[in-house]
Amino acid sequence: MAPEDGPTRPPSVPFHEIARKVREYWESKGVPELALADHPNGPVFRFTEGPPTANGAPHVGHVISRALKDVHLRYHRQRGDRIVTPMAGWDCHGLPVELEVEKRHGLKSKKDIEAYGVGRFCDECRASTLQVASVWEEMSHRLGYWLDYRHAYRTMSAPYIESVWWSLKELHTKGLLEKGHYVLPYCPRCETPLSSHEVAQGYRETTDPSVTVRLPLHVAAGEAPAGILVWTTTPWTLPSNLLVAARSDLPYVQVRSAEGTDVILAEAALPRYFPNGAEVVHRYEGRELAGRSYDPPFPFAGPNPGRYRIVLDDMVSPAEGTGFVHIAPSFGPDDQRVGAREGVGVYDPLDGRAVFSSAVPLVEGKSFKLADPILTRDLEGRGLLFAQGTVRHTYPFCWRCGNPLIYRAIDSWFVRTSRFNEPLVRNNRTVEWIPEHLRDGRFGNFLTEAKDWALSRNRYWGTPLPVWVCPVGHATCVGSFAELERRSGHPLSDGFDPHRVEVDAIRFPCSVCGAEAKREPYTIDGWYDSGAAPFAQYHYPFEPGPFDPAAPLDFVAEGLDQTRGWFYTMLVLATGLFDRPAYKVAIANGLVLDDSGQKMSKSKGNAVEPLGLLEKYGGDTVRWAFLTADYTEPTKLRESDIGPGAARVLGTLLNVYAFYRENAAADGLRPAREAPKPSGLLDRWLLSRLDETIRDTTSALDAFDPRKGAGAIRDFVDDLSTWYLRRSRSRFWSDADPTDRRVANDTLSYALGTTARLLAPFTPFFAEHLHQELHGFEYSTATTSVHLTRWPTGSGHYDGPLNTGMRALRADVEAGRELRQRAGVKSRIPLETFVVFSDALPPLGTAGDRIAADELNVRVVVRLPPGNATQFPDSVYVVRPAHDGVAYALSAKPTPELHREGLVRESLRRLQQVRKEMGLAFTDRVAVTVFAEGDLGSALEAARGKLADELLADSVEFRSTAPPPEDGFRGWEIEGLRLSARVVRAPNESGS
RNA sequence: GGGCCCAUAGCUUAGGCUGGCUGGAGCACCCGGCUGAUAACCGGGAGGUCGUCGGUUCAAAUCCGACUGGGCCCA
Repeated sequence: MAPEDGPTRPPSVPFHEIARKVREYWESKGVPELALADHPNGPVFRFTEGPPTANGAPHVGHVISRALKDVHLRYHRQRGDRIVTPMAGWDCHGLPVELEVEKRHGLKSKKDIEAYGVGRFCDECRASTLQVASVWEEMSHRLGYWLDYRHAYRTMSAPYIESVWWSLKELHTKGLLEKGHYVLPYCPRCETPLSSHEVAQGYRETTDPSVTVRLPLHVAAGEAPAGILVWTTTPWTLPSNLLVAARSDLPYVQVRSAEGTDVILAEAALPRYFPNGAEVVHRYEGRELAGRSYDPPFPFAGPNPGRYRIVLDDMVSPAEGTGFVHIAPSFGPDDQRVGAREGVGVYDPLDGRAVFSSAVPLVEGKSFKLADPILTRDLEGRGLLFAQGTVRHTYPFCWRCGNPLIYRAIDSWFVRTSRFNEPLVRNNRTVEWIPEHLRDGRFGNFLTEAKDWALSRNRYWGTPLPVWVCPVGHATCVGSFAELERRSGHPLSDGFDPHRVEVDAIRFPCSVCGAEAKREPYTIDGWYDSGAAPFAQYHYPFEPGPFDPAAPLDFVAEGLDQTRGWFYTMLVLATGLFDRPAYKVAIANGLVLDDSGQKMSKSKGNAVEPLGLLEKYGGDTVRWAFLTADYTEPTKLRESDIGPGAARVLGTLLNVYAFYRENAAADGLRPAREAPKPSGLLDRWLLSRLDETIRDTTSALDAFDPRKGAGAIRDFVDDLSTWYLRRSRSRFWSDADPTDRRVANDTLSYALGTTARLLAPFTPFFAEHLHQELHGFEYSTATTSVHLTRWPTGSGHYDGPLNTGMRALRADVEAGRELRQRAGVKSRIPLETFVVFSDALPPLGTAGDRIAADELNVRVVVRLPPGNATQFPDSVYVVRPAHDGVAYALSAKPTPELHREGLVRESLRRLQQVRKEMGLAFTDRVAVTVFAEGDLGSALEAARGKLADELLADSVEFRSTAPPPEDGFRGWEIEGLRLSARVVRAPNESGS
C-alpha cells in the first residue's frame, strides 16, 4: 500500500537529478578547484570559514548559514574578486572531542584519563577529529558550498598552535593575559572551569531544593532568643557559610513563631513566609543588625575572627528569599567579593569532582548534589530547618556533558576583556550587522558588560597554555616554537607535537630569576582557537601572506548562537591584538525550527537530517527556500514549503528553455552569446527589464541581501515567461519573417544565458545546467562553467520609461480583459474597439497598442482624454469608470463579420486539439476534411487558406453532407451548429 | 527580575524607517476564459478587526505606550 501523495511529495521537475548531473560534470572537470583558484590578481575579498567542531554531524542550521556564505562568495567571485581564503577549517580541540573519546573507552573521570595515559588519550582525540570531515564535505557538495577541503586548516596543527601561542604572548605582553583566583562556573564532571559564553549556552529550566534555615542569633542575656532566616537553593554550600548579608536600608521585622522562638526576616518577605500574617514584636533597619553574630548552620569551617556575623551589602534583594543572604565565599561571585572585603577567608571542602572531603564527615565522599538531602535532614534534626520545598528556575548546565555546573573559586588564567570593553564596543560599531539591531542590541550589550574571559581549562586535549612558571611565581609566556627551543636550550623533536605530553615535559630557567620553570598545566578554551582562525589559519605572523591577515574580514555569516561564540571571540582577539574589528559585515541567521515552530533537537526527534533533505530536494531547492525566507528570524522548516518556491522560478525557466530549444533546434539556430540589437518593442523591453534586473540583483547582493536579489530574478523570470514569451511565441515558428525569428531567438537565448549567470550564486546547480544547455543544447565537453563567468553588467538597453510604459500597458490590458469578461464575449471572438480614457500619452505608441489589440482580440485601440466616457453608452459598450484617473470602454458585442471570424477560431482550436492528440510534431503536415452546418460552414470555407496555414494542412476538403461516424471523423457543436472533421497525416512526400 | 526581536489572508510574504485615496503579491480554493503551453497562461471571486487595547494626528498596518502570544539573550 503506497502512501498517498502528500504535500511533501517529491517535485515533478527533478531538480535533485539536475543537481546530481551537474555535480558529476563539475567533478569530472574539476570545476570547483578552478573556481576556487579564480582571479588570483583580483581585489581581495576576505573570508574565513567558521570551523565546525570536528566531531559533530552537521545539522540543518549549518545548511542555512552555509547557503548564505556561499551565495556571497559566488557573487564576489563572479565579480572578479579573489576570495581570501575559501579554505575549510576544523575546530579540533576541546571538551566535545575529549568527551567522545572518554565515552568510547569508558573513561569516567580525569583520574581514568590519566591512568589511560594522557598521550594515548590525546592521540585518540586527534584521530577522532579526522573522521568527521566526510559528512561535512558531502553536505557541502550536495548544497553546492564550495570550499577548499584539501587544504583545510585544523586548530590542532602545529603551525596553528604556534600562531595561537604568538597571540597569547602578545596579550600577555600587553598585560591582558593574567592569572587569578576567582569564582567561576565549574563543571564537576569535566573538572574544569568554563567561560561565561560557554555557560550562556547551557541554561536550562530545572528543579532545585528550596531551603530556609534559621540561624540562632547571639543575644544578650535576658533578650528573647531569635534566629535569622536565610534561604538557599544550594544546601551543599551551607557547610561553607562564613557570613550573612543584610541590606542597610531594608526594613526587617522580628516575628513570634509558633514554637516561641522569634525569627527575623525582611518585612518584604513576610507574605512569602507568613501568608496568614504574624505577630511583629520588633522592627529593624538592616544597618542596625550589622555586626551581630550567629551560630553557623554547620561547624566544619571552624572559627576565624570575623566569621559568622551579619554584614551589609547591596546585592541583597527584597524580591526573593528572606532578606538575609547566606555567604559562602568560595561558591559565588558576590560571595567571594563580600568575603574578601570582610577578610574572612574561604572554605572549600570539595575536591575536583565536587565530592566532599573528610573535612565534612557528615557527607564525606558524597557529591555536592547528593549531599543536599543529607545536610537538609541534619538541619531538620537540629531544629534549624525553617522551611523546605522545591523551586523551578533556570540554572546553568555544562554545554557539553549536560551536568549541573557549580560556581567555585579556582585558579585560572584570564583574558582581561574587562580592560578593553570600550575598544570592543568601538570596533563593533564599525560592523554592519544583519539584522541591524544586533549591533547595539544584544551583541552590543554583551560587549559593554563583557567580563574577563576565563581562558584556562584543567584538561588535556587543547592548545597548551604556553606559560611557564617558576617556584617564585614568575610567569614566562612563550610565543613561538623557536623561543621554546631557545629557552630550553634543546632542539625540539622532529615532528614536534605541541600538545600536553610533549610540551609539559619541557622545563627551562625562569626568565626573571633563573629557577626552573614548569608549564602551567592548563589547556585553553577551544573558543580562543576558533577566534584566532582569521590569522592562525595562515600561520601568521610566521608565514605572512601577500596580504594583511589582521585586516577585517569582508563578511562572516553564522547562526545567531555564535554571537556569544565565534563572532565574540573573533572580535575580542582582533581588538586585543590589532585594535581592529574582526569583520566588516556580520550576518546572523535565526534558528531553524520544525514545522510547528519548535526548536529542533535530536532528543525530541524532530531534527531534520540535512543530507537526506538535500538529496531529496536538491541543493538548489533547499538554498532557494532558505535564501528567500526571512532567515534573520527563527525559520520554520516545512518540507511542503521547500519545493514550490524554487519550482516556480526554476521550473518556469526550464520550460522557457525547453520551448526555446525545441524551436531553435528545429531551425538550426544557436544560442546567442552577445546581446542582439533589438528593434521590436518586446525585444527592447525584455533587454531593458533584464538590465533592470541585473541592476537590482547587483545592488541587493552588494548589500548582502540575497533575499531581495532572488526576488528581482523571480520577477524577471515571471515577466520573461508570462509576457515576453507569451506575446512572442509565434515569432519562434513563423516563417513570415526569418530575420525577426532570428532576433527573437537571440533575444530569448541571451536573456536565458544572462539569467543563468544571475542565478549562479543562488542556485549553482540549476544555473550551471541552464548555462551548459545553452552552450549548444548539451553539456560542454570542454571545461566551462557558469561559475567561471563574470557577473553580468547589462547590455546597455536599460530604458526606464519603456519599463514603466509596459507596466501601464499591461494594466490597460488587464482592465480590458475584465471588461471582456463582463461583456460575456469569449476572447476568441473579436470585438471592434477598446478605449482608454487617459491624459497620458499612449505608453508605447502604436506598437504597444497593437499588443493590446492582439491580447484583447479587438480591431482597434483608441486613446481619448478623460471625461469622454459618457459618450460610450452602456448599450454598445461596457465601461470601467476611472481608477487612478484612467477609465476604459470596450465594445459589448461583435459585428456579424467579427462573429464569423470567431467561429473560425473556435473551429481551429478544436482541430489543433486533434493534431495535438494525434501526437504530431509542430512541423508535421496533415490533410483535413471538414463538414460544417450553415453559417459555420460558409465561414470556414471562406477561411480555407487560413485553415490550411494554421493547421499545416496540405489539403482542406469540404463535404456537403454529414459524414458517417465510423469514417474517422470527430464531431463538435459550436453555437448550436454541427462541425465534423477528419485529420490525417499528409501522404509524405519531400520538398513540398 | 532585565534586555532584544517577531506578529499583515489557510500558507509564504510586500509595504513600515519617511503616516495619506479601495493594504499589494504568490501558493492553495471557487467561477469563467485561453492553450502550438509548463508544477502553464489570462480574468474574476472568496478569504484581512494588518496580534489586542489605548494614545498622538484631520488621517495610523506605518509613530508612541501598555498588554497578549512566539522566539532569543542576560541575571
